[in-house]
Amino acid sequence: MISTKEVAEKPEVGRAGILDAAALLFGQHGYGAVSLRMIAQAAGIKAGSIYYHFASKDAIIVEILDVGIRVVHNEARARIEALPAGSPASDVFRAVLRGHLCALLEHGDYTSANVRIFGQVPPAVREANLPVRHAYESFLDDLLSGLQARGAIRDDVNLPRFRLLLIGALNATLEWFDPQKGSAEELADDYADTFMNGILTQSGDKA
Amino acid sequence: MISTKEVAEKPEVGRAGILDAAALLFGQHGYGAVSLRMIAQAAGIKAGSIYYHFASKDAIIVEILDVGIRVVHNEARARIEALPAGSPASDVFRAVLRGHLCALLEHGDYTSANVRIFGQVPPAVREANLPVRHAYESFLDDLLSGLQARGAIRDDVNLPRFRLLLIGALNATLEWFDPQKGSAEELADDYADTFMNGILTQSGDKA
DNA sequence: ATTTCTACCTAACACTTGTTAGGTGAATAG
DNA sequence: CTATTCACCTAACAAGTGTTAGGTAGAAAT
Repeated sequence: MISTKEVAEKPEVGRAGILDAAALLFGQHGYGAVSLRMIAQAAGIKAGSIYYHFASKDAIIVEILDVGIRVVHNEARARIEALPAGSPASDVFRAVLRGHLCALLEHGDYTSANVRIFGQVPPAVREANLPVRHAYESFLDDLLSGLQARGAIRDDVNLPRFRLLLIGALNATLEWFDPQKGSAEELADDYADTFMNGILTQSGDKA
Repeated sequence: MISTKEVAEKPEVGRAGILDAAALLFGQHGYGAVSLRMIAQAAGIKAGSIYYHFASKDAIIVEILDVGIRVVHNEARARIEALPAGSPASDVFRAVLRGHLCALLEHGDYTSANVRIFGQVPPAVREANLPVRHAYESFLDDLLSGLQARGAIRDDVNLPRFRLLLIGALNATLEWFDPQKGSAEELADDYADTFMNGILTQSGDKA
């Protein structure tokens, strides 16, 4: 009686539903262990129907891997841009870590999947993900070398290597992070302090 | 003519050969993507023969996961014990990182496998690995709190959390490490410096 | 009113999966 | 010389794999 388009008559799973279900499963069990029938059941449809939206199983992960990177990239960039102009270097650094960790740990099925399965995916799929991946890496490299040029980061810090160290440490958190023991933002700030100041006492070390 | 035991008549693959092949494959492709037939072929035998040495596929990974941890644990402990008594805290810290990274990156099929597949293995298998895992974690915790008690590590450093940060960063190296671009020991020293001194210039930060 | 399009379904295909039962040749033990 | 043990093999099992062809109910377009 209302209109030609009744509300929620059929949920209509669609591309998005399939991707959501697949991202969650891939992140939990790994690439090879997840079948199309598992994805279909989680999404509420049948296996064959997936081929209406995707050409193959690989086409699904390609897309998941891409949005996984983009989610962190966007969040990190948003936090940097929200900063007052001329903010101190420590605030800039903290903002990236917050962006990366919040995206990863709080609404990150796609990013979790990326971190966990990138290493086990067929080479062709991995290569398809490289452009988006390099874009985020460049973003971080530019930001870090900006800080170094400002004189905030020591000149003897090998930036490309530090970026790898940083991303590795951040991504590893999803293996143990528990939101009930503290927020992602608090964790980010703690990590930022450790990276910026180190763990040694000022004096260096004693015998 | 020589003896009843000719040399290398039949190579005799055995348990060790199966485990070696499986560790390599699991590390490369993930848990669910590796079949018993792949393992058998890599080891030079047929799939059914695996069941002479192992009760199931899960029994294989349980063993791989365990030795994966033990290899790093042993190497790290060996490096610490080789240190002169009363060595400075920075030397102790460097020694652990060297042990962990060398074991992981240079002869680490088992450790690589552990790092890559621990998160995707059936719960029962994961639980079987926990004791060995906790033993290594305790080893690191004891070592770090020893350094903190000595006054070398600042009191405001949250040690359990730092240990997670440390292991995460170290394990992540196997995703990009290339021995042709520098040794594992050099990498370990670089990481140790970063962790101990931080990345900021002494003064703190400028506006 | 008929056609077209959408978003699914069913049923099957050739193949791979972990696993098991039973067999084989060579080495060793009695 | 026989018996046993070792370390493997073959062949098969039911179940699950990615993928495809063809069908269907309902909405939208003509």
